[in-house]
Amino acid sequence: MPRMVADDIAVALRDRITSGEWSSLGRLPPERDLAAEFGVARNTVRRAFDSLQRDGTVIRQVGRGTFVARENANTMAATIARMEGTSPADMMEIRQLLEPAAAAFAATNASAGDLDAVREAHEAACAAGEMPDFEQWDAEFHHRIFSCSRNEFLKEIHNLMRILRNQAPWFDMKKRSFSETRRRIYCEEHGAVLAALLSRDPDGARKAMLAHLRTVERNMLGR
Amino acid sequence: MPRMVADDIAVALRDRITSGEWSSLGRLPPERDLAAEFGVARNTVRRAFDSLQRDGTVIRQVGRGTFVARENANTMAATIARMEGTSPADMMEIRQLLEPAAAAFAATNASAGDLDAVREAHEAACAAGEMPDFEQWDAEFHHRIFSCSRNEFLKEIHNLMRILRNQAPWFDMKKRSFSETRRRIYCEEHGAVLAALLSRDPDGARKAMLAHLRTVERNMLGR
DNA sequence: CCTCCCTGTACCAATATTGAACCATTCGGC
DNA sequence: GCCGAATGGTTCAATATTGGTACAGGGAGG
Repeated sequence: MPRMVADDIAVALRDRITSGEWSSLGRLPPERDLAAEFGVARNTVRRAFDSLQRDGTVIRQVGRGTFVARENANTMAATIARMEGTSPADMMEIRQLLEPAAAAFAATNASAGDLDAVREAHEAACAAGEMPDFEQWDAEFHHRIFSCSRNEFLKEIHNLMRILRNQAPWFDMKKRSFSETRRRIYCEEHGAVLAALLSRDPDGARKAMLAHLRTVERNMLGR
Repeated sequence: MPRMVADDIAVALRDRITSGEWSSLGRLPPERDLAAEFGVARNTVRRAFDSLQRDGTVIRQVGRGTFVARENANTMAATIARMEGTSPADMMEIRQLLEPAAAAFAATNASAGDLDAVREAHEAACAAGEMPDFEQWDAEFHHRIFSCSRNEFLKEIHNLMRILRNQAPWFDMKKRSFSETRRRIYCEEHGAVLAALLSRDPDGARKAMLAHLRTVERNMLGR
C-alpha cells in the first residue's frame, strides 16, 4: 500500500480518536507500535500525526507520548464557529478597515479586465430591480474589488465575511434596512468608487469606499 | 473500435468523477493503473486527462497524483482550504493592515487587566531563550493585543492567521529567519508597542506596530 | 504516399515511503 | 540520586511511486 499512505493513516487516526477509541485513556499508542500495526515506517505515522498536531487534534510530548487534545479552542473549526457569532457592529468595523484598503490596492493593481468586471457588476446592480437581485450584484461588486487587489488572502477574508453575512440574522437585517431610496444611494456611491478605480486613484477609492460603508453602517445599525 | 480513443476515455473519466466514484477520496488512480484498466497506452490516458485538466475538472501534480478539483468554491470549508495556500507576502500585507489598527483599538479600548496580560506576554517573550518558546510568547503577545481591541471578529481573524502561520511551510520559514539578534530587536519593538498602549496613545501604538511588522517582513521575506 | 492517432518504451523530475541511526526527555525501579 | 527503558524529535540515504516529456514505430483513412 505505497500510495499517499500518510494521508490515509491521518484519516484513520482521526476517526479512531473521534470515535473515542483511545479518547478515554487520553494517551495514544506509541508511534512505533502504530507503525507496526499499520504496516508502515514510523516516519509515515509521524507525518500523519504532524497533520493532526497542526490542527490541534493531538498533542505530542517527548518521553511521554501522544495525547488527544482536550476540547480545543484553537482549531480552525472552533475559530470558524466563533466567527459565526460575529456581531453586526464588529463586522462593520472590520469592513471599514479592510474594504477601503482593498479599494486602494485595486486602484493600483487591477488590470483593465478586472475593472471591466467591476463595472459590469456595478451596472447590473443599478439595473437590478428587486431586493435579492440587487443584493446579489451588490455583493458581487464588492467581491470583485477584492479580486482586483491581487492579494489572495484578502480576497478570501472577504469571502468569509460574505458567507457570514449571508446567514440568517444578517439576511433579515439587510431586508429590513432595504429601500428604493437607499438602493439608489448605494448605486451612486458605488459609482464614485468605480470612478476612482478607473482613474487609478488609490486615495480617492479608499475615501469613496469608506464613505459608502459609513452609509451602509448608518442604515443597518441606525447610528 | 471508434477513433479518438482519448476523447472516449475523457468522457468516461468525467462521468466517473461527476458520479462521485473518486471524488470522496480526491485522489484518482495513477495514470499507469488507469491505462491498464482501460487497456490502452498511458499516453492515451494522459491525453484524456489533458482535456480534463484544461477545463479545470482535475489537477495534476508530479510525484503526488491526479486530483479532482474542488467544487463548492463558495463553502466555508473551501475558503479555508484556499487560505491555507496563502503566500507569505500576502499574509504580511494583511498583517500590516490589521495589526496596527488592532493596536490602535487596543490603546483606546483595553482594560487595565488586558494590558497587564499583554505586558506579561511581552516579558515572557523577552525572557524566553529558545526559538519555539520565544515563538509561542511572541504570538501570544500579538494575540493579546487583538483581544484588547474589543472586536471579537478581528480577534478571530487573527486567530485564523495564527493557525495558518503554524502550518508547515510557515514554520520552516520562521525557523530559518530566526536569530538571537532579531529576537532582541523584536523585544525592543514589542516594548515600544506596549509603551504606547500603556500611555493610551492609539496613533503611537499604530505606528509602533507598523514599524515592528516592517521589520518582521524584512526578516522573513528578505526585502 | 502522407497524416493522424494510438502504442510501446525509455528516461526525467517531483514527491512519498522506507529503514535506520542517533538525540532529548520522561518515568519508573533500583 | 542514578540508570535504563520508553517515547517523541531529527536527520539521511536509498527506493518506490507518479506525472512530464520525448521518440520511434504501426495501422487506418485519405
